[in-house]
Amino acid sequence: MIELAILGSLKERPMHGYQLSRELAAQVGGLWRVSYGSLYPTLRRLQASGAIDADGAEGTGGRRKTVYRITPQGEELFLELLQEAPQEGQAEDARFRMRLAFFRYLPPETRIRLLERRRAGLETRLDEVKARLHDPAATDDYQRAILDHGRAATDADIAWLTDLIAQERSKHGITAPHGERRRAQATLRRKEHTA
Amino acid sequence: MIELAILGSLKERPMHGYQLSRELAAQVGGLWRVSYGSLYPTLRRLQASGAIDADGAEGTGGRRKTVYRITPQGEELFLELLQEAPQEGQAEDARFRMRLAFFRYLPPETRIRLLERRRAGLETRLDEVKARLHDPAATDDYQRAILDHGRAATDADIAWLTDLIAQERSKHGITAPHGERRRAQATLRRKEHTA
DNA sequence: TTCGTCATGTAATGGGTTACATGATTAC
DNA sequence: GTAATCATGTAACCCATTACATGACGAA
Repeated sequence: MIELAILGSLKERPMHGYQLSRELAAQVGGLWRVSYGSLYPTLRRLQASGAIDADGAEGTGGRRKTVYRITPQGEELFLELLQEAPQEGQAEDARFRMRLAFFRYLPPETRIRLLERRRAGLETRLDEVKARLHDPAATDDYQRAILDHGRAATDADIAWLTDLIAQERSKHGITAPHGERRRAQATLRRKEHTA
Repeated sequence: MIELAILGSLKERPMHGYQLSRELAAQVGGLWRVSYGSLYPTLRRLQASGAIDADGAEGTGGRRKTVYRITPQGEELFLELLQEAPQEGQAEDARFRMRLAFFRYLPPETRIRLLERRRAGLETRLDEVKARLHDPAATDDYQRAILDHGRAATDADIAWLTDLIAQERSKHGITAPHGERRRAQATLRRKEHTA
């Protein structure tokens, strides 16, 4: 997570650590501020691995501003991190958000591929939740409420992704595969309705 | 998290570790399976602190089934964990879900208090997201999409909580404070509309 | 007799946070 | 000259996971 965030930010322009922490707090849809205890060691690690370059006052004093810039290796790493296989669990939710925040650096086909992969993952989750809901096992009212809300939230996420995919396709003139068309149109109709 | 899950499950009936991991995978709205590397050390720790009692074969062999039961101190700890102050970030989402899964063990007034506290937290988050959205800073389309979806999702969460609170009040004949009434009624009307 | 699953555990790792420490610079 | 904030860093902890190891028991 933090590596992707750092590389993505340094891609826009070279920065020093403190600046990065400010940027990241504001960026990415907010709601994620890096702690220094995590940021500075990661910068060191990335520098050691050659993904970023440091140029700045080497002293030990106070305001010294070590400015980092991304290297060609760093650019490669960045693209790998953006496309790496999703893991399961709620950690993936945050990871996907982070990836989406840097989508502008990906070609349209890759964007669509990632969006579809994410949607497929959510559909699997949705099926699991539905199965549990229909299962007459003795979960109490509150647990049922959790499941029900999870279903609604996942449904909404899927619809959102479907919209994003449709937008991406229409923007770049990429034809949807055959089975896709109905879904996208259904979503469009729903949007007109609520508008 | 894991302590709350263990204590809450042992409150229903004494169990051994393996059984617990099975229960927890099925329970709690699913989507959370404890790993053994986390479960067994935690059981040891809870036992050492007196929150749970172990009775079972003390041997070292294979199928030995150490059965744990919750103690009075454990019951106290459980209630503390259920009501402990929420922290910020996405970790709190999972924590709240876990708490909600054990709501049946709380008196109605406490349930309402926790639901309202959660809703207040989400409303703060919502305000932050809205502020970022209205801010004309140069976030790109994808970052804007993240924010917008975050707003919708948080809105839905808040409405859900408002419903839960209203249900709780009507179930137990607890009158809503004055400013509350409009909100609950608005939610009800919305429900009738979509139904 | 061998395979699956029940049952318990440890070591290493992951990916962060909190709290603290230090010192330079700017604004008042 | 003193308070706030800029800027970098470290040590200790937190809360979990992955991968591995061990061994008993039941069913084919």
